[in-house]
Amino acid sequence: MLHETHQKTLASILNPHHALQVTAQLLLRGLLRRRRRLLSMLVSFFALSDPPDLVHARLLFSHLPRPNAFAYNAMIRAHSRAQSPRESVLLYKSMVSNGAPLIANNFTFTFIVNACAKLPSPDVGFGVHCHVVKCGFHSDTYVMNSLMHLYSSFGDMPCSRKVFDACSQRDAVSFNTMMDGYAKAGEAVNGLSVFKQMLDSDSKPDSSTFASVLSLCSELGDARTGKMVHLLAYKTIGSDKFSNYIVTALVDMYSRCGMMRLANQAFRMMGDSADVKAWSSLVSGYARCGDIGTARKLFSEMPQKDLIAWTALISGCARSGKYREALEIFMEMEKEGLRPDEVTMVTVLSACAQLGALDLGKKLHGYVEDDGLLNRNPRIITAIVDIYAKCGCIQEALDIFYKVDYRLKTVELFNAIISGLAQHGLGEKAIAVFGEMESLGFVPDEITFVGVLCACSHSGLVSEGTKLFDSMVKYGLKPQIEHYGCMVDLFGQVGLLNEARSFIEKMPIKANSVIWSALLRSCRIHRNAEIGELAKEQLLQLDCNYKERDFLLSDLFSDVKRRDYAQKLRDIINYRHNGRRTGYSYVEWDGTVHQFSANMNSHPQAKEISIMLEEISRRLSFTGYDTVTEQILYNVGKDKKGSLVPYHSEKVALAFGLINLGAEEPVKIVTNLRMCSDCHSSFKLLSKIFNREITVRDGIRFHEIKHGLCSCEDNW
DNA sequence: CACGTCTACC
Repeated sequence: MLHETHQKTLASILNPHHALQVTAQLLLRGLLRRRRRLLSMLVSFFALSDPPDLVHARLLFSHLPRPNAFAYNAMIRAHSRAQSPRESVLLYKSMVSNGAPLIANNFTFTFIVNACAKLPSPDVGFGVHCHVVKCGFHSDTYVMNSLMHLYSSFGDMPCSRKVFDACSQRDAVSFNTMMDGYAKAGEAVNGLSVFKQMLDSDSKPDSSTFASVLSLCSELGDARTGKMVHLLAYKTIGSDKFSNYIVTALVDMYSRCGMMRLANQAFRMMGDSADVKAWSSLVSGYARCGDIGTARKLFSEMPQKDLIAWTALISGCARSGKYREALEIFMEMEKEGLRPDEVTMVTVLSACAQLGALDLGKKLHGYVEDDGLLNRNPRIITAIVDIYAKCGCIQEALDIFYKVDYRLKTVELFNAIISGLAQHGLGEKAIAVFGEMESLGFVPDEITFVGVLCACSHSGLVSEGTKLFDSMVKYGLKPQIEHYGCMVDLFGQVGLLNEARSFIEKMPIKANSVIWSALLRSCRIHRNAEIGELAKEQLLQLDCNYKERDFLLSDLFSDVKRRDYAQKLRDIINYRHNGRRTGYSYVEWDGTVHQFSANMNSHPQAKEISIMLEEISRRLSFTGYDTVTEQILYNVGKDKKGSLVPYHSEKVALAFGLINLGAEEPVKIVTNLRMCSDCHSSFKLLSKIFNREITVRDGIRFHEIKHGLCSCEDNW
């Protein structure tokens, strides 16, 4: 047995094997009571090992008759590290109740505050903060830094800031903690201002600082600042001394800014020491740029893949509009036996919503219910409501929406349901939900108004729409071009073309192509050549950039969700040169989303589809329907085999649905463009001919077609 | 007498 005098050296040379041996000796010889100091050190040793050895730490701790602060501190920290913060709190409580006067010291507070940050509610943390002040540790920088972290971890940045501002001594960690808190709260701009403040202070930025600032730049997509920070880091610490931590932040920043060459360069600095996180950043970056091939290749080269790596790949695909790839990869992931977490589920659900993949969405809904997330996670709730709404199940979406506890409701959730109602042409209901939102004290944002104004326009609710538009100012919102677009459409839909025109003239911002083409379309519907000519004139005179010109050509206009705009812009980049945007349609069948375009030769069932399309044409012509018009309207060339490709993607999708779906099943189609009036009228006839319900979600809204009639009442 | 704060990827 070692002597007391050797104990300090013991701590530094101790390895797990020794520690266990000493413990065994102490137990066997019944020497526990006489070796208080040795016991404390062993408690500390077990508590600090990685992972904490709680069994031995507890065993020895229980043999200490009056544990001192040191032993308590070790136990509190150990439980906090082992993700059992409640145990830490119990220990802290027994500590302060045993000690008279209190034996808690500044170390105790850093550990217990840290544990409080891991609790589900901030209440205990508030109490401990009071103790800190009472015990006079409010000028200990470490304790203050933990308190900042505590408030940040509950998303309470104002409180965190108060602690920061009240600090008498700040060090680099104080600044780093604030920046990190702002980053997590999505307040990157505030984070950057803390960085500026730091540069003016006595605290020198360290590795951690640069990593945090880089992730702020990454969040802002600010490659310019990012590059400057990179340079500053190089000057301050030297790139040969970059930690993996900082290099991964560089990879992430460049990846997110789409600068894959630089991201790759940074990544290679790590050599073999690149970990899952760095790999994931790079993979996600390539996928986000739409380079799925490289992303998948890198992914396959990853030494090990965790759930986050899979999610990075999936979400990268989804962000670049490759929804089908995203779902395919998700299914591969499940085959590997990995279970999605909340982030994966939100990502996959939104891809499902885009594609109308209801079956997969329902399966995920099942997971969500199993995990009890519908009573917990607002983002998941929103994603679930959104997918049902976007897949045509608006009643299901409403049922779920109304079951959500009001404390879990968010503006985003209201936006999802209001937009869904708008897409279904349920204008009055959308306005009613908007009213409920107001009376519950939620403040609508710009997206809410796009939704509710679209709802008015789809239902022809002119006076309600006008009132709502005028009320935007009341909420401190300045109408944006999308909102003006909704209004022009609202007037135009019901034939108030003069109102639409004078509305445009009175707009405080310059009308863009979206506005004029909305007017032009209304003029076409209501056969007003005079105003139509004017709109066309304006369109041609517009000094528009490519994006706007493409908007015009693709006959797109304001949709209900801003995030869909990103998708639209991407589509526009894929714009074909023949004057029409690539149209594609989706149908879910047998657990897979099938994609169709005008050229359906690539599909394995191309032959059957082709036969069915002919059958469709034949049956249509029996009714006297003029199928030739469509072919003329649709300016298509010849494909490689020299045969004409005369069908819009939604019709190809319909043929596929008729072949494969059971006779009673409705055919549900999602298509990216606005349905042309020809497809629309032929689908109405076909619903009668085949006695089939057909649902089409186009770029604008839902068309629920049955018995020869459509829910949009031919207004869209 | 010892023990400490911030720590990426979706």
